[in-house]
Amino acid sequence: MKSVSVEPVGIKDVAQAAGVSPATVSRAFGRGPISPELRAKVEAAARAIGYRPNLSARRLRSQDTRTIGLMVADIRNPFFTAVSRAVEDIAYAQGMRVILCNTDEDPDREAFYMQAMQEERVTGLIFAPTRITLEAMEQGFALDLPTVLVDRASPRCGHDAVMIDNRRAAALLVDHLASQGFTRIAGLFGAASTTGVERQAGYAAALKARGLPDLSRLVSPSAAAAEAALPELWREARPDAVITSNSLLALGLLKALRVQALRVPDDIALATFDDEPWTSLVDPGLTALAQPVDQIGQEAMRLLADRIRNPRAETRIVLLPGRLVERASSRRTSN
Amino acid sequence: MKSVSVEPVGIKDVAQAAGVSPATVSRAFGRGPISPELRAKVEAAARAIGYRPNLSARRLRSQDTRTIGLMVADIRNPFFTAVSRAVEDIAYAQGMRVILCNTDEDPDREAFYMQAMQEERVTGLIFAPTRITLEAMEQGFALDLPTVLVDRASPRCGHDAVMIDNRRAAALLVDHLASQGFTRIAGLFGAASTTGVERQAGYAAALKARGLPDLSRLVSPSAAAAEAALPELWREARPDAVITSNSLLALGLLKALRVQALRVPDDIALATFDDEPWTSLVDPGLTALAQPVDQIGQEAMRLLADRIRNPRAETRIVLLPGRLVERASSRRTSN
DNA sequence: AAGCGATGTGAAAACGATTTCACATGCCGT
DNA sequence: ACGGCATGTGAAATCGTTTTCACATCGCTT
Repeated sequence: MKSVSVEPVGIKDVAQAAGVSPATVSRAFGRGPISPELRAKVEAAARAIGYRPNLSARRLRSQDTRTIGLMVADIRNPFFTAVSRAVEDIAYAQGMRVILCNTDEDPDREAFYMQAMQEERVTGLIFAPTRITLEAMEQGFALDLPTVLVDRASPRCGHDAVMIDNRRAAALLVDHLASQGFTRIAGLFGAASTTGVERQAGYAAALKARGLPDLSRLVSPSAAAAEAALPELWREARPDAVITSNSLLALGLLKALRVQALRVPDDIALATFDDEPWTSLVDPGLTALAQPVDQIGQEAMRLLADRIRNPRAETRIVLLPGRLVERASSRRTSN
Repeated sequence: MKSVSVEPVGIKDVAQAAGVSPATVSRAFGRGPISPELRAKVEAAARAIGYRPNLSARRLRSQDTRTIGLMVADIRNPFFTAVSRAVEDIAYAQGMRVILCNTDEDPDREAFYMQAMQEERVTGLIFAPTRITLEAMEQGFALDLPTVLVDRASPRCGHDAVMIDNRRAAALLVDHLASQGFTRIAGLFGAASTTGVERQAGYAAALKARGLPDLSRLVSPSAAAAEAALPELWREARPDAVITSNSLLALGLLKALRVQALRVPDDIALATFDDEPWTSLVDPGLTALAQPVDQIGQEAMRLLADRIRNPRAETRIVLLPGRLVERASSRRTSN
């Protein structure tokens, strides 16, 4: 049904078949001044002999890889999954390729992948750095390629960034819970990223403004860590509500609550960052702070394009709003 | 903190700095016969002037991209997310890069990406094709690069493949439900992939063996489709149990059940393919057929490596076992 | 002591495209 | 009718490596 051309067919073969020079073939495919007739002839010849441009060669010569690196903690985290998908859609639509890296919140792996991205000569990088690496950036460590940070950043890190306003979002959750009448609002925040720390800060500030106690813990950002942290939290802090800084922590927390036979929201109310499909399906539905994941990916690509176009423009940090989705897990019950 | 070398430093610069020939530098980095002393000298020089190999050049010359293409329907489907992660882990461990493509179950996009993968000259391809494309493969359409199919395949498609034994797995779910006493077991299967069709076939066979009616529907593989399909299914078929062929369908179905105020498992029992973190958190817990996602990714990489090593070996299809995770959603209640 | 294979090295070709440069052509205004 | 300018084309250089090839050196065997 389809004959396979084993011998490599290059631009020269097309040139010969079309009766033009290799340069003309190149121009027919790329952007070069070329007459419509020749372009048609070249395209016909290329189709006839089954020519496919060799991207390695193109990239080497043009010094433009049209590839962007995407470094996230773990693609299995639904937040990053969604952002990645948005980024890829735009990238492919622009004829760009995406190389995905999972850092597992490990600075060593980050360093390794940053190296790899340099060797790839990626056109740009979209990166969700760990706290460690972000701090290094604040100290002056700069990536020498167009970079946009997502989900995590700080004003003096020297790079563009997109994320939600974490402090505000955390305050939103606290205010919501407080307005429901909860007074002992605990928090489980991820320790590996500034995101967790920022959210904790926003949480703390909002509590303080209301004269409520800070009952937060920084934990490793995994379901297992949240699950393990609950018993101690419950015993020591006796919260009537808990905020988790991402959906993995919410997952672990729910499991632990089940084990302890604590009822939501009667014994303990819940609210979490990240709205996943399943948050509306658990009983009670989970109150969540939804992040505009698609928009984050899109905005990151836009910032990156700007940065590539103008490498020495002033850096920008785009703060997108989170949206509070109220569900039963944070509803005050009469008791 | 870190000085940025703007001028490109190449192998020649290293050669000069180390007092050797470019060829020697190349050998020091790649695998070539080289004396330990020179290698050390080269490495020192490279580090000193901050040399980073240019992968485009390397790939062009060596005709080996050390890159594999990964084409799946949608990375946001947790099954593919998990498989992708497993694939990438192995790939990077072997010094390979992965290019990810989302086909959205669209044959046109598949064709487009296959083109792109050819232009990348990928070393190999891991691919979850739509039913349409798989049928084309059965008709003789063959990819002329080492390819391993995942999740979807057929014996005569001409490629290696890894997946669970879908017929057996479906039968497992049916048998489980039947043994609980359910007799009107409906099914919602994805229409875009052979996986859905295969599972439907296994389901139908298992039902037939027990003399039970086939109450299945093929639907578009999305939560929305499942949600939309339920009312008609309930009205027409009056099932006492439903099987869904993936977690997205389960999600949609659960939502629809909630809307209709149907109780699980009292009014209708549930069992689904794919075990996600949240399946144990909904109430009642969802009985699921867990796929060995990590193992699937690993096995795919192994098959691919073999295929690359030996392009004309006989094709193999690896069937991995699924594991039934029983939870309350399929428990027979007294009524 | 001559011959031989194994080993390490450098010079130069090659990978497949893009880009520079030179040049031919046609069109315009004067 | 001529100079100038825009436009389209081809020859050749180039991108940064790896790989071939030739060759020098060394240690062995005979």
